[in-house]
Amino acid sequence: MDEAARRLEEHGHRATPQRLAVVAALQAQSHYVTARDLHAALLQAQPRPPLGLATVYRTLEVLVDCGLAEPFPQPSNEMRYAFCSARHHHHLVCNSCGLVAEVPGCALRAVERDLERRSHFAISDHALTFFGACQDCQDG
Amino acid sequence: MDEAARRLEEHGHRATPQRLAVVAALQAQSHYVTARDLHAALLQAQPRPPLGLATVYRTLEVLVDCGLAEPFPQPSNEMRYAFCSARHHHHLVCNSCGLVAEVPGCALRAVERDLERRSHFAISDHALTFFGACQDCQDG
DNA sequence: TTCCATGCAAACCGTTTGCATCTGT
DNA sequence: ACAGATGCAAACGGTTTGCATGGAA
Repeated sequence: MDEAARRLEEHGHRATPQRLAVVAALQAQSHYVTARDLHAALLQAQPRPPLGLATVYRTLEVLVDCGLAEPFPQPSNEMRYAFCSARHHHHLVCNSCGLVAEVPGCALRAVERDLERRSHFAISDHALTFFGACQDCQDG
Repeated sequence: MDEAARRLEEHGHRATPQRLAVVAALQAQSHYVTARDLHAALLQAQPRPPLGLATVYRTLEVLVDCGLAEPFPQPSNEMRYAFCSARHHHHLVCNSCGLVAEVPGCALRAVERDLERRSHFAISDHALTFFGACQDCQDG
């Protein structure tokens, strides 16, 4: 958690209690969440002083800037966020319950290299997400 | 284009002139576009009778259902759409100008198989998009 | 003649912003 | 002290919806 404070300050942001609370709440989630979800969780854990929804939005923006959160634009026009470790990785998202798991590493560098030759794009990044049913949702 | 009509009716939707116009306009785009972009292009091509923006939104929903369009949720909370061929493919998106190119085929089946064993997910789908600079934008 | 589609405008809702106040450095 | 952060509420903007009209099967 000091790690988070360090990362914030490295990026020129203050490590306020509110921001650290948002980081902690985000990291505690096993599923990706909306700003509203996070706000509700924060209020339930600590009703006073009341943390504003706008602060959650502003903090999430800061966290994305620091690489502490990854935004997942949803087809339903809302944004969901997951806590994000530093290294490159992909995500496994359960279609049923929204559980998110990290997939460490990446096997796509060779694919990118080949694609660059064929398409004449200079590829700088990629987004890869796998969708399916997590173990619990398969049982149900 | 009859192909589009066939696909619409297969999915229980009527192939109205408005819908076919939206399909044609979408297919004519080299970049992914918003509903508003498409609406503007349609009005410019044929100002009367004026096609409503709501119709564009409703049609895009239908096209996604038919697999004729692929939605790209944007970080900025707007949705962009690209015409979509039938077979499985991925996309190359230019970060600079929004040009979209299809990448036919898929090299991820083996990756998925391996991931299923390790994660206990039942993977049903994946979304993979490469970002970079297209040839024109590299020159500029 | 019935049901689906369209057009228009109003409603919706997630997100952003203005502004006064507070706080960390 | 001062730049940055917060809280509240109002504004914003992309998308959806209600409803009357129009058109295809």
